[in-house]
Amino acid sequence: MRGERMSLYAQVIVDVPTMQTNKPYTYLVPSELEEQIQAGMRCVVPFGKGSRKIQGFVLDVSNQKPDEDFEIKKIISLMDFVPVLNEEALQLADWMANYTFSFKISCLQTMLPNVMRAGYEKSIRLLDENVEPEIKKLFDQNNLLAFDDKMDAKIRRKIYGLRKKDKVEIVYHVNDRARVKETEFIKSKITAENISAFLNAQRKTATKKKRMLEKLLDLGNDSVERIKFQKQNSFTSNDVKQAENSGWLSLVSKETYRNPSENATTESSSPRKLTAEQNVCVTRINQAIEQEESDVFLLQGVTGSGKTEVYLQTIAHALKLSKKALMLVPEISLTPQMVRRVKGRFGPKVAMLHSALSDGERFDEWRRIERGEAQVVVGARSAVFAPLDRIGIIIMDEEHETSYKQDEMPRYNAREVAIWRGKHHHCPVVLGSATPSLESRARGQKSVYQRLLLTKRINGRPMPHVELVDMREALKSAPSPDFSAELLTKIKEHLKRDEQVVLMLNRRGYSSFVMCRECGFVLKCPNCDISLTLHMDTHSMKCHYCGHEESIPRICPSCRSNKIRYYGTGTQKVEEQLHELLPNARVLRMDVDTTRRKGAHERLLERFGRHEADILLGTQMIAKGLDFPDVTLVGVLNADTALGLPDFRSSEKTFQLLTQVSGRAGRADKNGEVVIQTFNKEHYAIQFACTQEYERFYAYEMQLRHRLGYPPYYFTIKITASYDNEADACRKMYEIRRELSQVLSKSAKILGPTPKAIMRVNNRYYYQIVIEYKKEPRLEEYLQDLLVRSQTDEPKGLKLIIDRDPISFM
DNA sequence: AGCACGCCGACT
DNA sequence: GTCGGCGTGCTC
Repeated sequence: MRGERMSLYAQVIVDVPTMQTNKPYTYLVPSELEEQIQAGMRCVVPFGKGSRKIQGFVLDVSNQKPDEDFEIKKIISLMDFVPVLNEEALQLADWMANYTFSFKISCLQTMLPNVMRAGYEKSIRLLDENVEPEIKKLFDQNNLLAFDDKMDAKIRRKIYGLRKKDKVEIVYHVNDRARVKETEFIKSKITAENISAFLNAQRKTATKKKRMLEKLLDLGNDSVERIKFQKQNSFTSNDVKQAENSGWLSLVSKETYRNPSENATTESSSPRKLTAEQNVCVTRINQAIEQEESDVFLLQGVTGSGKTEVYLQTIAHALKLSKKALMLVPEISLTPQMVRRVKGRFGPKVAMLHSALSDGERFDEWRRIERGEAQVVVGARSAVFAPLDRIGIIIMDEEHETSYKQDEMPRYNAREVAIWRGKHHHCPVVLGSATPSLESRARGQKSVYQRLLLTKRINGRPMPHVELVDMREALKSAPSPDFSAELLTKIKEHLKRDEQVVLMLNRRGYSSFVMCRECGFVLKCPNCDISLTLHMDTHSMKCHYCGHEESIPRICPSCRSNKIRYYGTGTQKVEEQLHELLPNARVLRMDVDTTRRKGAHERLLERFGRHEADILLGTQMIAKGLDFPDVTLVGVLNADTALGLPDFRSSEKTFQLLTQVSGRAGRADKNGEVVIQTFNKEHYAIQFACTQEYERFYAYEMQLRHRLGYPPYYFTIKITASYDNEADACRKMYEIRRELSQVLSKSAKILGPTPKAIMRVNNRYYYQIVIEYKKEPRLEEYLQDLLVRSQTDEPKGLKLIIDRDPISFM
């Protein structure tokens, strides 16, 4: 057949900010792009009546003309030369969108580094210059004006008026912020032959130029970074520019990676000798790597039992089989210590993805991985999407950590994504923890996961001795409201021996709230249903939900009395008490307030590690992953704060936290001691944490969960609706409840609608429903539909959240 | 977001 | 009868 040219059609997921579907749109591939276009590329397409330019992802390319009859528009351009997402990523996005009830477009975006996500820019072009001079002067010489949300409302209204009269048009731009870093290099043109000619042409006093010629001669054939060359020889950039003009050198730009760990010291570390228990684990996992089995292992090992060494040696095994490895750790444990240990073992093969990286650095690490230049990827939650091929093993440390679940769309849990990828790559997934989540432990029970145990600490040290202090008793004779006599004595003892102490407090701020003793008035946030927290460092009252800040009242705003008092406890207040009780002790305070700035967290820990302080006082963040040999005493000031919360996981969280923080005591050659102060001495979570009996806690908690119909016995989905007024939020949820009762079988439970524990946050009102079920074939379809439908109410102020396997019911 | 379609009230 | 209000729905 002659001249029978087949047209190419692309299935594209479009990124329209206000309207999202999981349905791909069909676009015609213009002939000049037919050669280049591939699934996984980003493109710019016209959309809607105004054919404004938006970003899209190409899912598929084929000759198949769609059956239905609609206008088919042409792809405008491709944003990539090679696909940014491979076949695996596209499949994963499919699964994720369905599983997490989110839009495919947000799943695709989530897999890419920030800089590759589309930014839309609007600008206005003046078409008719015959307008008010006041308006005309806003436009630049190209008759363009940037159009963003910062624009003055009055001007905005005028612009809209002009647009109606066709005097201006709105131009859309799809931006790709991904930039490859270019570095300038110097290539010398000076040789032993030509240098004398140049030298002779200079005046006698031109010492700098002569020096330049000599340095350039020294370079020979090597090229050198311009910045380095200038710095080392104290030339200015102008000197180099002049030399270039004289034809002494040429400047070449080369693509380089931003190197975030350039100045990090890494000493190489070699594999450590394994204990018998570790050896069993490593052997089993290595076998699975070799046989390409997608088993999930639950590596349950007490603190200090050497889980990390098991990870490192199994990774090494995967590398030996020329496979790659993915290792996930909670953000908080991505400390320099940890980075050093992994980099020390695998050197330049490692790519790190953590939140301290700038967008550019993250993009560069991503490209290194994508090009196959890194074989080991270590990172927090989103690193689970690292574009690795040939994965031989996936490791998730501290698998019970709730930070693996993203708390915005798409609400994925990195653990589930890791297991999905394990299946896709036919490789084992290792979930490690001292205190596994009940879900994972239960799957281990049913042999869905293979359990691996590390019951002994590596150097044979006993577990730290844990003492419970009943604060109801202790307060009668306590030296201060937050310190029992027992704890204070212990602190003094350990400090006397020049050892370090870690104190954990379950709350931040100075004192949790301010109350009037005369009338009982409590100062509350004007935007949220929560009392304000006192912060002594800034001398203000802050809301921990919306950030509202106001000054500390001297007289009660309600009854005008001056009997206003502080109640509760916070890290700042405890710090002051410590200074009074132990004036000579050096205290480091670590909480959200002192670690807000980038790297502050690491710097504080390093200072403590160098023994620049005796006591580290902090909130929960100090429970994770820090490992200091001189810490021999851990004190928990208030073990119970989480227990009072109306949440089915509060016992589990409390147990995990106490076990973890206890593990911080006495890791090296010194015995550790732990003192836990509590008002609920008899509570099982506290009792079992005290004796470090995970298995007994697990058994007890499972009974409770079974009786109450909670996970892991039931699946749960939480639906939350919020509006700027309570009535609408409430009404929407009753409507959803009505629909749900049509869809669900008798065996499913619908809890609610109820207002959230903190119903109003930032002047939005939240209502929620929790569904508990075993098998509901129609539920998924209903929720997908609800997700799409609810968009129509978004302009009216609705925000709807569907959260599968919610972390909490609060 | 932006445009068309459509159903109700006020109007030349 | 007709013009135009905006509520509703759709965008390959």
